[in-house]
Amino acid sequence: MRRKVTLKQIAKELDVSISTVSKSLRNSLEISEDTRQKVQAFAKLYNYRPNNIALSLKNRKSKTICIIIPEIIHHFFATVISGVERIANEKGYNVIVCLSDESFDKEVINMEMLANGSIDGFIMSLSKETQQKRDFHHISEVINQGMPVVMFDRVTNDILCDKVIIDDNLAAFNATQFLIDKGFKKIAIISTVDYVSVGKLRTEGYLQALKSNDIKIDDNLILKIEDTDNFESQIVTLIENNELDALFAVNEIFAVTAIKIATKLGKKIPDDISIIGFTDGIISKYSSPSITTVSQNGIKMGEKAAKMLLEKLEIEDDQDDEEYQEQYKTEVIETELVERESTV
Amino acid sequence: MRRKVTLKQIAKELDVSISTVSKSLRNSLEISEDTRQKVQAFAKLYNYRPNNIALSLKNRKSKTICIIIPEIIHHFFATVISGVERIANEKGYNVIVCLSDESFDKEVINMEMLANGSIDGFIMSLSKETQQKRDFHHISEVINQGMPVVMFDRVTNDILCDKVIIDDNLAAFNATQFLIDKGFKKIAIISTVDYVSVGKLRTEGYLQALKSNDIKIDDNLILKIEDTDNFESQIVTLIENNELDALFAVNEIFAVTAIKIATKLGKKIPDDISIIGFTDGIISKYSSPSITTVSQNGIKMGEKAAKMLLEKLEIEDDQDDEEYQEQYKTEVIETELVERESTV
DNA sequence: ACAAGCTCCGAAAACGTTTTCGTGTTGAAA
DNA sequence: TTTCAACACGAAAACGTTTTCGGAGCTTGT
Repeated sequence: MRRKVTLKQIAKELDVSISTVSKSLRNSLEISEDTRQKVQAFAKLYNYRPNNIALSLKNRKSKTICIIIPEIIHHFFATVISGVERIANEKGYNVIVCLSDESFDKEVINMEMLANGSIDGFIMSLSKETQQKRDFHHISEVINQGMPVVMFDRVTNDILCDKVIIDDNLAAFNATQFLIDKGFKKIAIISTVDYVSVGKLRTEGYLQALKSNDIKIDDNLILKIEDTDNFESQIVTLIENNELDALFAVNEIFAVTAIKIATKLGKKIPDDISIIGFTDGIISKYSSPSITTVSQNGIKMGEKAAKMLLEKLEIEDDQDDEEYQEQYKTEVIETELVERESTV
Repeated sequence: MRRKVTLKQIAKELDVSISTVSKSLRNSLEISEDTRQKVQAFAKLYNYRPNNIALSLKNRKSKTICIIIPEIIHHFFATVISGVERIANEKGYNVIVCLSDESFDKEVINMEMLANGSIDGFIMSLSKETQQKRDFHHISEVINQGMPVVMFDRVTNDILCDKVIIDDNLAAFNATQFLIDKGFKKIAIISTVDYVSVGKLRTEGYLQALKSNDIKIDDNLILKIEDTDNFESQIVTLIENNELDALFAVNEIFAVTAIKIATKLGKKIPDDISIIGFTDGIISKYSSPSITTVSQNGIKMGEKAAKMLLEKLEIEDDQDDEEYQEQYKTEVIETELVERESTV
């Protein structure tokens, strides 16, 4: 077990100075061809690699970014990570993944731990609890320290920074309109409670679609689920008590659960009820029937977010002038309705 | 935008030495109550946090571990990450997630990039390509440098290190036996090509179960899929050309695809064909019918792997004596057959 | 009054780099 | 022979910590 070799050891071994070794390895013309070759050969032999931590300290940047997500189990977030990873790796950056588990405290702890030199920037999607508390001081804190932050999917207007989102409102509007165009009137929605930003927006899109088609809004058809652990009974009630034509669910789980429950209650999907979900993940694809859904391209979101963050980092490098005026952008990723078997 | 404050700045501001500041903040008795309070107040005011990179350099450890997985989209790997994260965070460690995308080169690059001080240890599952090439030099390399590695799920005997696996062979045996006990004789298997370690083991378990029940092995019932992009037609052939009683799939995708194809071919699941899958993920749970499956607890695997790695790291801390004899363990995580609707 | 022992603090090394700025040695030009 | 540039290299600072060691100033006991 030989420990990693350092410049100092090479220098000692070859009886030259550390500077000479460093310069030789970077092929500086300051050093004679002769010495350079000798050093390089020796370094290769001992498989020398510069210590990343030392470099980070010296350069005051770690070439590492952090992505904080509420849940890795959600396929959508996994795809975002995958997109971030690809772009980051391309540019020589590493990615630290942190899970907030939908907890405000974990989000804060993670950010505080990493914001002290460990990483160069954040990409994040807010936890439910954070959205509920509306407490974003930990985020403005790091931004104030000059660390770039890009938010995606679950964002907030209370923080000024780059953002990558989809137009949740419009996507929900379009999905609902799609159902209306099929001639359906009694269209239910299974959504989340309003403090989840995307849930709220999607509900609004649904309502707007109904309104602009002069369909009366029936509160019995609007189900807002708080506790994702035990919501089946609410869906049972919704389907049993209303003669639904169609149903719009704001995520995959709600959609597939609705399908299962409806089927069990003797409804045929899509003949009796058409169902549209949100997020084109594993479930929508492999469910029986497969689910018509609003596809939000997680990979693209991740890539875009990473690109925006890295751009900020590179700019910072170039112009160290402090008076640089910040420009924040919000990128909207296109969504698309993927038609499958759960709609007529 | 105020930059992060350092010990040096505080020292200058308060007109004391850096040492005094450092000691004050760590509440050293060497420093007078008076000075300590003054320094601490000032530090708090300016929200001082020690620079992680500097600490890493000094302590020669980063309190960061890396997990390398072939694919984050796979639910199983996502759950493993989640387990690793939990344990690591508990102990104050950060987790870097790297994706090999089943590519040997990406695996090597990732390891080489991070093995130079950035992280303290690896948790990894081999990429397909690595398993195919049987080239593990990058792994033995880091191990030789004294960096602990824990492998999970897709492991190899060619490397000596801690491992966390399930008994793939036994699990497959039991699943097959379960089908045999139902009275089935014509039991097919949809597996992967043999160089994927777990695929091979599961196939062997299937074969052993048949043998020990004196059921003749029919090569037509054994499908080994190489290309996961386009394998549906092979499954169609398998089901069309054989009057199957039952089917054992070595992963979720194969299982759910088989269900869809069989249903389309007019077979009722489970009445005509019973199907068992492997990995208790999202798909198995939400498929219609839901899938009976061998549950390999990813969270538990992740937790176990993280515990083993951190234990090694803590030991290293304590006894710096070089002559410490390495002890490698292989932990086997229990699997369990989760009965659902796809079997009679 | 003087050694001994505290109390409180600072200098400096160390972790592993990169880079700036010398400096000594050559060889050639004057 | 002197002068100067070119060449080859080394010392040292810097990044931000922690920690060891030494020392100045004071109190205490004899």
